[in-house]
Amino acid sequence: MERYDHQKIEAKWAKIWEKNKTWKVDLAKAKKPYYNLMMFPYPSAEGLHVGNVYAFVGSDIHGRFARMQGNDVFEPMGFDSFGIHSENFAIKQGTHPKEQTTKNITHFTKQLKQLGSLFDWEHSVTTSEPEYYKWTQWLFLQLYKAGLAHKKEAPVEWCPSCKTVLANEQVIEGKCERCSTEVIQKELEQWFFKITKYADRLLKNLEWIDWSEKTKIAQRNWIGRSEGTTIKFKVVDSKYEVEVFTTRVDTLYGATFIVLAPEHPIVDSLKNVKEVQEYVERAKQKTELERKAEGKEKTGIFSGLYAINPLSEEKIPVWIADYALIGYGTGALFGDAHDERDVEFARKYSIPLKPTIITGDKEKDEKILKLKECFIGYGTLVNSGSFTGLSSKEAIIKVREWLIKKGRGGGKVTYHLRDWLISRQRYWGPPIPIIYCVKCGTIPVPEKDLPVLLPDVEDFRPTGTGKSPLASVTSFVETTCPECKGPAKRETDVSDTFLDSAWYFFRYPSVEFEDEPFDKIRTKKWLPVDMYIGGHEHAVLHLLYTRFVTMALKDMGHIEFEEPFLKFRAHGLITKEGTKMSKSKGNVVNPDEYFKTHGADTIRTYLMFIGPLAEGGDWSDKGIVGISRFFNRLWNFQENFKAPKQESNELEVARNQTIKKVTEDLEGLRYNTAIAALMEYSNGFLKNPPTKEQFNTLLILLSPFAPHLTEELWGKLGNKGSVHEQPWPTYDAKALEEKIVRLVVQVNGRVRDILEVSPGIKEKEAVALALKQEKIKKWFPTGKPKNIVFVKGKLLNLVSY
RNA sequence: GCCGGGGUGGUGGAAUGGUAUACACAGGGGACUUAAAAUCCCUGCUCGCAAGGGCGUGAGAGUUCGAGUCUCUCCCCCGGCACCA
Repeated sequence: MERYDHQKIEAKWAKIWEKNKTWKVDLAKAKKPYYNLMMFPYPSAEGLHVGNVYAFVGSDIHGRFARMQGNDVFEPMGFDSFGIHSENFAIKQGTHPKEQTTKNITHFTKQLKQLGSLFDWEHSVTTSEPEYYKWTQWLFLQLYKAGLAHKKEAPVEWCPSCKTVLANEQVIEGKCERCSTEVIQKELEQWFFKITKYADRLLKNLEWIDWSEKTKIAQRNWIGRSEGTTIKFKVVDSKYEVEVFTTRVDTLYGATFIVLAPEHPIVDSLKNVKEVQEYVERAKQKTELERKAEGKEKTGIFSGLYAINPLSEEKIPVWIADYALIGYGTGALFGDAHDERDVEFARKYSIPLKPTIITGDKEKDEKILKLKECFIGYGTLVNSGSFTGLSSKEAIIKVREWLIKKGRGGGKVTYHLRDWLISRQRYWGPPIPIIYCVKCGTIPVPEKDLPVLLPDVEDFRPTGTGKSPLASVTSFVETTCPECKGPAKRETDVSDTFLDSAWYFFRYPSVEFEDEPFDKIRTKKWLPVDMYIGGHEHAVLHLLYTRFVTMALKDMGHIEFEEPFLKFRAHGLITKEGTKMSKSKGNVVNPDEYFKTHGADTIRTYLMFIGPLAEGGDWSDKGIVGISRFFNRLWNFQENFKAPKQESNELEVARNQTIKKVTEDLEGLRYNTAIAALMEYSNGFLKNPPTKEQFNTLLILLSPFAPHLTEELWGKLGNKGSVHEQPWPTYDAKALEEKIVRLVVQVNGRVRDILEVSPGIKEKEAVALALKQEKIKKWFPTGKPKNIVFVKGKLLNLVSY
């Protein structure tokens, strides 16, 4: 008897599949295109992480399932090789990123091929290759031409360690997404994409795209739409007006002060006031975390200005404080007694407060009016002139109407979402294709001149001067103006990695087209993506950017759809002993070892068995042996296989039930229970030897999980062709019905007996039969239950009260 | 603070309002074996020789013939966002 030698079998099939290009899809001729996408990895030097394996296998199983259901599945893989992550590693190692990346990709590719996935290696992309980033630059130019890319000076987040600016989405709790260093605010001129222009559409489409609910919620919160009112306050003895934003205009009558963000334009006119200047400088230099740490202790300074409350006509002071944020609303707010932050600020600087909202609860209202309690809910207006007596909700409408009529304000919608800052003062990225000419100004690089090649330089380290290392490469910087042919300089920043990954799936099906980023016909056939599986950590990064880019491409007429992924499912996290794997904790599971000791099929199946794909789970070295045993058992079954003289009906029912269960579970990505069902079915082989057909069903259903093993066993059982070319089995609804069922008999809701009966047994018969049983009879001295609940073929509950 | 997701054996986890703990892992017991490995069988706790009871899904209440599942109150854990006016 031969033993199950996973190394031999997996190597054998990997070779055959690669040679025959088994997973190649004819992208031009495919009849039922199905684009199965997974988030491509950045090729780290450590190689494939078990988290990558989890995601890719989860996605591959879906692809294989779709393939067996008759789809032409396109499942590409590539490398997100540009960016700070790759570059930082190269800096640490002292190698050039280009060299390091090439090395890493070679290693990754080798590992990925071991997984036994459907990857079409002829349609791969590497974002750091000029053939790819040429089109990333092209994309920048399209956005520029559409007026969606612009350079502006703005307060931005700066990572002192990565020495570059960051997008808002890349600042996590005041720290750099990549290196966890506290970011600081700087005022710099940078390139932005106007993603905010799409805020409403990004929000609206969430209603219909089929995505994991939690990812949609995260995007909704991030976009953070809020409707409110703007109010223009006249500044006393000045030509200025201050426009403030509020969602609670019902409290306007009680506005007793105004707060401006330190970056507010009016503050600039006060620069001659020494104290103001000092405060503003100090505020700007604080890191975000410092601002937050001080959050409990608000700071501010009186500007010396007064404004007129248009409703109460009172003269109120204008303050400057960093709890007002320049990027939100109008960068200015009014303070009143119904906002905890305002109350705190007013108390600290002894600014008077006037409560204007009460609840109707006498005791509570007394506290509110005496400023012993800060009420922030909706209520009824008091001390509000002609608006007194209105409810908050009515007042919000009425006061706004009044302001509009008087020309003192209007409705406004504001968002938490900010424009996408895409400049990076780094080396390892696509140079932003812009030229600055003294005479002609800002000129985009003509498309025919793309790519703007990233020059090879020796010192690629970030400078920290606010300029990219490219700025010191004279041969790169000095150029001629495409318009006037006079001397000009290139933009020296590179673009954000997230721009590379915002469109990679457009390129996959069109890699052979050298003159365009994505072929029209190809794209129409394959996009949008049918299923996208990836990490939820990209909810407000990649997954938001890519939706914006797709919408913009549609508006520019390049494509006909505006949502890139019809279906997106977030997978969970694989932990070790309950904690996130990380190098510093030394608890990283290296898949290489397990490829050797257990094989790809076992790793694949084990990872999927740990828990539902959406939830992830905990890796355990002990747990994996369960799958090894399962596969050994199957192998030995085959070795000893002998068709029985008579087919077992019990096993045939189980076969149909298993097909149903596994099919439904695969549709819902509940791989863990699908595997359990397959184990259960195969355990039945011990009791009832399977026919070849029954064994084959198991192999077909298991093949997405264990492609090598099932292929081998398929052949060994004497079947022709490949298990992977078999159609997905269907079940016979009639065959699901068992001839004898176990009827649970309860007394007062507690199980007292189980009867084996025919599934069609009638209530009357069942009751009679049950009452004959000693176990049941003794509960009914009178012989008659007071109430009977009967669930056909399943349960009988006899009630004695 | 706000928004999500959870809390079930020693562990990972199963359960359209209908046998709680499927499927595995570990531990314990048994079978096979000269022995070990491998394999197969039993194994929630508790009372009982057994038959048969009782207790068990974070806590408490409720609805129901019947609740892990539905409703309310509370506690705890994980993830995200957060001075957003």
